[in-house]
Amino acid sequence: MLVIGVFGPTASGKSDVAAAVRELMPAEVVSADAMQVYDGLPILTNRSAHPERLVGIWPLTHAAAVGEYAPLAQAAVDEILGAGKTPLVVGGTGLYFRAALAELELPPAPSPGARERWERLYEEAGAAAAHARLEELDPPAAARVHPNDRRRVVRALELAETGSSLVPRREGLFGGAWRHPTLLLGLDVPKPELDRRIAERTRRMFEAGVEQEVRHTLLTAEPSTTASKILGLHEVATLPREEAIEALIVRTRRYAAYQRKWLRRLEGLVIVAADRPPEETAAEIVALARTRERLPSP
RNA sequence: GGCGCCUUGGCCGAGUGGUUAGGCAUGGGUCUGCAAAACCCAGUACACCGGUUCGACUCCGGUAGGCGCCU
Repeated sequence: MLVIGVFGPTASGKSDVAAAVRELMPAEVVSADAMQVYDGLPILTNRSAHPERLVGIWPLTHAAAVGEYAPLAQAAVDEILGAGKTPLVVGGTGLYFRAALAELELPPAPSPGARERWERLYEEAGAAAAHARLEELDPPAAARVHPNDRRRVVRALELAETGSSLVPRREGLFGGAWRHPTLLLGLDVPKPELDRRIAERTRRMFEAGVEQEVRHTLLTAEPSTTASKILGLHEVATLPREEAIEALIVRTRRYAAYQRKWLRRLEGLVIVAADRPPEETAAEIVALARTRERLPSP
């Protein structure tokens, strides 16, 4: 049984295509999106109207991380396969997407207090000193992390301290073995069209009432550091409407550009045109899947 | 019509007679528990025309556009 992965930038129409695929074959959708895991902001995070797994599973107060997402996503995929259906892993977060489909062998979470401790060192002693400390503890990790990259220096220190390392035992962030036979697809929409869709979708968000949604949500929950990264959360809450729209459009475009990098980097990805009705794209995907299933597995 | 002020790279925004401010956006790159994140690299602008000067984006004069006040 095949797993289908559909990757694409925001507004490339992933959700609609996935929904259309479900009309054509027994399948279930597993979301690979680092922000849709949060509950409480369906409009802002662009939640699909169709059922998808791993959407809205955590409160905004929760600090999400791939390490926590990965086993859940993999379990969902296995369960769908077990039920004799096709798992459709759909998403725009490259790292989550990979984690759902492949065994990344993610290193352990930081031990309690470790992050704060190293953060403090970085803060007080400075980037160079923190990096020098890493150089002592884990030279290979130090070699691959820039001193200014605070996140990774801290993370590398956490790991080095416990005898682990930031350097993966096996490379394979962008490609490598899948957990199951997988058909990997990338939805491609020409940039001008994508920009148009982003602008349109952003306007629609405001018509749908994002402002109220955000205001209400912030009243009831203090977003975790991860959740507070949700695009537009800050802008919608603090800027006047027109400025917020403008800012959100710009940020979303930038995000889409970043996703396009993943689209280019993911190995084994088959590019499928998505600047057409979702049903057509879905039909092509299903056809590809049927062809692939007839081929002997490698 | 008169007087005064302003004009910096896609946008915002410092500044100096001779050293690339910076931020955002843009383009390229990195990436293994914060990834809608974080980090790295790139682009030499001073409205236009003349003058002063060894040298002007910076000083002087004029032109154009903008803002304000006055008749």
